Amino acid sequence: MTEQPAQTTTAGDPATARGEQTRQLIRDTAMRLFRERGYAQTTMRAIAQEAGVAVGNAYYYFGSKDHLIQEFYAQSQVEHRAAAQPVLDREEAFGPRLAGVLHAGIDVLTPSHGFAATFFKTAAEPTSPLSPFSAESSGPREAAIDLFGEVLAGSTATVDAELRPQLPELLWLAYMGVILYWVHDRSPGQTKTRQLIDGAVPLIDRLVALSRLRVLRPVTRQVLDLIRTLRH
Amino acid sequence: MTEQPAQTTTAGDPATARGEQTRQLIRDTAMRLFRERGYAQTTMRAIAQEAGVAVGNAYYYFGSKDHLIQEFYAQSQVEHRAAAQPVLDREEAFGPRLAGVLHAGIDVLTPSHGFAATFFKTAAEPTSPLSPFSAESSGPREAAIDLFGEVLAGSTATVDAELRPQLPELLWLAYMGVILYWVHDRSPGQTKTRQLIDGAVPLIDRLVALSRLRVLRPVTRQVLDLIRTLRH
DNA sequence: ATCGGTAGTTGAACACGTTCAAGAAGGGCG
DNA sequence: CGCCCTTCTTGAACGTGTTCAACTACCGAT
Repeated sequence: MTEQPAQTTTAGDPATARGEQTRQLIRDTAMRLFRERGYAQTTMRAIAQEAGVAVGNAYYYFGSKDHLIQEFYAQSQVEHRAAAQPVLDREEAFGPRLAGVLHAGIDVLTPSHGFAATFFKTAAEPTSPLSPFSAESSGPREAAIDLFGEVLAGSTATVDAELRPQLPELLWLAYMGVILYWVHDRSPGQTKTRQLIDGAVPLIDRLVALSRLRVLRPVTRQVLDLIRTLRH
Repeated sequence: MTEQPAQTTTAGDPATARGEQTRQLIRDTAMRLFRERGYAQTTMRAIAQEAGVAVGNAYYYFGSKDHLIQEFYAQSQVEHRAAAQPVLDREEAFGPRLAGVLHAGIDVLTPSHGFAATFFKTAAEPTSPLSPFSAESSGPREAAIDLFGEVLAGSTATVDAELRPQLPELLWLAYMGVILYWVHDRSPGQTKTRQLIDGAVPLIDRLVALSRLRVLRPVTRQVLDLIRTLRH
């Protein structure tokens, strides 16, 4: 949560442009206010004032208020990856690995449930750069898909050869579904989302195992063909 | 598309309050401008001006710009129901009935794809009254679920006794998934969405049929239990 | 040291959704 | 006819996200 350079761990990074400091200041201030007041209640003027810069300056670094959310995405993704590491180290079976990684994702998001819910709507807009399917989000998205690739690769599970290459993206899609449910989840502590994970993972596990059965091959093939058709 | 009283077909309806005429004028003007210019590009001032009323007057009838969308929902639902009728009359098998009704839904929405996509984001916000899961949307939602109930009831399909009561809502949920895909579908004429329907319906059909098999009973039960848990 | 150009910064101004105090219109009742 | 109360209507005003022309700070080249 505290600032922590992601890539180069050298103290000063002279490679970056002058305004990098200002950029981070604005970003951190915005994140803090979002958490404190919620997204809609945080005005660009308030962010600028708290950060001690002019309104226009925030727009120099972030094209819009929505673009500040993308920072939140990227940050969450990094935290998710870190929180998933112990699970990937510890678990070997596919089911527990998947469940652990999904729970880790919700763990990371939980402190932000209040305000995350209000802006996830922007992510749902297809034309928005914030959509998890958009080109602008391809970085975090691919990182997330890779994470589910690790869930699979490190596991002892035996998967249908045709399904295997598609599975990481499908698992990511399932994770998006979990998040969609989580956003709407008003149960205290979002316990229902936890139940969803614990209930759905065994089903997915069983489904993946069944995909290898000779009798179900046609169905597996049919599903995969459909998915390939629908992807562009 | 042209104005057409839905319920009472008597000429004058004196039962309604004085401003009903104004309400419809504003509503129709808004729908027209939404289609012509898109949602974001249509300002409340423009709606008011085109309708020949003051801005505040629009807010007397519709709590917000978003609330005008709900009118669009309701209208679309009615049109969907009407478009589905021939299918329900014609088809007897479950698969064709379901496919026909899903296609009918997309048929109705297709002319609005351009602007519908831009406002479906509002529907994704959990706190919004526009969410298909919200209390305010319960009317159209239940009407839609009923429609899928008819798909099932009128069909020759034999369904697992435990699954049957849950199935209409599950089919509606699948329909929401189709719409979510449709919103993001940028293929010309949204042909991919048509492929999704044609590809997914046989799978659903087969899945429903399989649910009766003794071997799969535990899985069916497991899925239904999970769903019951997650519903509130 | 001076110049020139890029990067960074400013805040007033704009258009929008929304609110609200004020008023107009209508109709029932004496 | 005059009164009152509800329903309806108005448009100026507010706060918001966003833009942009002007300005400043910095740095390499002359």
